[in-house]
Amino acid sequence: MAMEKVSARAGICDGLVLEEACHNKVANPAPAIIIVYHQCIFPLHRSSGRHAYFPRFALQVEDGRHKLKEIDSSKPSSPQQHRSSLKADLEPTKCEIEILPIESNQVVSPSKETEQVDGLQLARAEMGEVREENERLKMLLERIMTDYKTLQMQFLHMVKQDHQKQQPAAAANSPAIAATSAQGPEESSLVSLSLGLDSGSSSSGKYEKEKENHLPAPRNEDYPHERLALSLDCKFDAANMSGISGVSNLPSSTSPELSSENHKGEESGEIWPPSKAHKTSRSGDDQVSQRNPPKKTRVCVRARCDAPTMNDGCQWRKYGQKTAKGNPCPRAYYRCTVAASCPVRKQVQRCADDMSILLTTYEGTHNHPLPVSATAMASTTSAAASMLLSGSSTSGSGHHPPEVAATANLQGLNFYHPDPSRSKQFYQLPYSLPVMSSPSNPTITLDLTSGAPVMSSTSSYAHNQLSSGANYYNSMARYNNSSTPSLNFTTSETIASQPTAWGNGLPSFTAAHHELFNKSNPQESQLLHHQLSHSQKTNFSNTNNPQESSIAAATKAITTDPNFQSALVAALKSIINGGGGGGGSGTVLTLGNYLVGGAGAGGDALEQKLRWNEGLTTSTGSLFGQKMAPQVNACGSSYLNKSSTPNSTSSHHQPASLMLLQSSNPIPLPISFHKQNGANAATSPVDNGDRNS
DNA sequence: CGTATTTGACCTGCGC
DNA sequence: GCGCAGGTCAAATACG
Repeated sequence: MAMEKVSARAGICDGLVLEEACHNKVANPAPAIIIVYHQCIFPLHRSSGRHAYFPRFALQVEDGRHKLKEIDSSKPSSPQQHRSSLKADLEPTKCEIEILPIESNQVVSPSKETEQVDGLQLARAEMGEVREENERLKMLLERIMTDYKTLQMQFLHMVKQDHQKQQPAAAANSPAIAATSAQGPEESSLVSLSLGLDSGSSSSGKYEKEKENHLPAPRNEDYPHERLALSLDCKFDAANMSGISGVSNLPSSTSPELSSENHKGEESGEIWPPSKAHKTSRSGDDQVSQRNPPKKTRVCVRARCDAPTMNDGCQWRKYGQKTAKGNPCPRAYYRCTVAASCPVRKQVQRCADDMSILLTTYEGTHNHPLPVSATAMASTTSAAASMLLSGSSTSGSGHHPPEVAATANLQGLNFYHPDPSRSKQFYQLPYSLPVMSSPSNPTITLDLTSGAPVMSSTSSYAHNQLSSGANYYNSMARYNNSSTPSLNFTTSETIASQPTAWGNGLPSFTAAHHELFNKSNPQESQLLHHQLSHSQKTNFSNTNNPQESSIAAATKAITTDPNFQSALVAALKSIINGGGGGGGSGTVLTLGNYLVGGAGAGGDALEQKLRWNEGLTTSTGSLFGQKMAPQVNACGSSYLNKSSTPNSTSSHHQPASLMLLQSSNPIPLPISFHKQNGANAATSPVDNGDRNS
């Protein structure tokens, strides 16, 4: 006699299980006896941990008919014993199905036994009801999704109309873009630049999340105006937005450790594990993972700052200070206090080589809405960390020619990695970096000091390669000032009271734009590529720059660089938020001919502004927020003044560079992005003047 | 008095 | 196993 066992781990041994098993056998003409056992812990066996089985009933199936046979379950026995007894009671069968024990905690109480015997018929009806309910829910879900997408479209349309109203004159000043955009709705692009924390990793899901963030939402008490997502996305046809993939290749706009932390920590409510947690977790085999948590990616920001800390807009509480080896300056430990459960911490330490340089290492990802003023650094570090991860996963780039290596510089944020194991990655600089980092934690350094006077050097990358004796800082400065396009962060306090411009960066941005488009829609990408190529030619010819070929090569390198978006995201967001060191901003963002902002999808959305009228939140009650903010501003100005001039003077010879001028005006000003006609349309007196000359 | 910072002690990981 | 260094805690202290 063949014995067929059916694992019915599905649980309760009710009519559903029986029916399913029965139907399975009905399909099979062979008769069967279905024996159902309920598992429970028999007292005699409890000490040994063995289970006893109480057979509940048997179901005989033959010729499509089945009948239940109750079994005396008063005497526990093994399944084999009951099977043998059943064989004696039942008609000989050709096949048996044994539904094996269910979970002990699912043992049906004796009061339900009778009900279960009769439940076979009830279960059929219930199953039918469940199926109907399931269908209803599916229909409801589809309806909700449809409505949701409709609302998304309506919202985009409203945004578009609003921007068109705000920028009619500006749109008229952009005939080139008008012609470009008028070619069809497909070419009309929307770069949704949303700031903050939340950014999904999946494409469509991410987009939906962002749209949710755009929609009115209950305001955060602490930051009532801020409900921002940290992402850079590019949309095309609003009607098809549901199918648009998120552009950013960031694994998440949050720090990469979010990938691990969020899944392993934040999802489960786990935050930065305190030592107490370690204490309590030392016993127990299931805590091994906690004792060996995944290495957290860190982002170290180098910036010139005289204040004890950089004003990155967030609220921090100092919880420790330690003098680290090799650096006489103590290292201060801060944790984010915006939210009690926020796992983000940072370390602040002066650079041993240059006391004016502040090394701020961020670790973790905020799990709360960020102040607008804090999104700059958060997004920057997130992008850098994402770059670190993406670079980690981008292998095979070990033998970059110089122009490709320069592409890293194109990304402008001077990402580099101190880990020797990553020495072949494109963002790696051939210098040992005196960054403070634990060797166990991958750390990417974001150098914001490259605008120093040494920037006046015009040495090329190759020259940099030969400058082995240069210190790290100067090397970075020259590196950033190579003849290749660069994305420079510069800020000038001299233009603090005016909306400053971000200009002359068409090729860089178009490359970025191209990259974005490539990620979204190949067809549109082709069209845009053609347009951008034309625009680039126009700009190059206007500027008569002899480095056109190299720039074009660099641009090409950018478009093939999957990590460029990360840098671009960081750059844009840092600019938008007025800079962590500046405290406030009135920034006009101009990216060549193209708008960056909440543009609509229509072809007439030529020049639009995305405004955040909220005042920048001032850090309060924090170490640097309350006490050090003035110093930070002073610090920022000193640093930024140093950096702005050389950058501005050098960049105007580099039509491919993406010039960033940032106001450090502490007075909150609306942040506007607007499209301007041509790379020379920058409104910055400094920038404009240089290029006009 | 509440909150933030300081600072010594403690814990943990890592290298030898 | 031991020592070192990094990191964190928490009581003490400072500050508004």
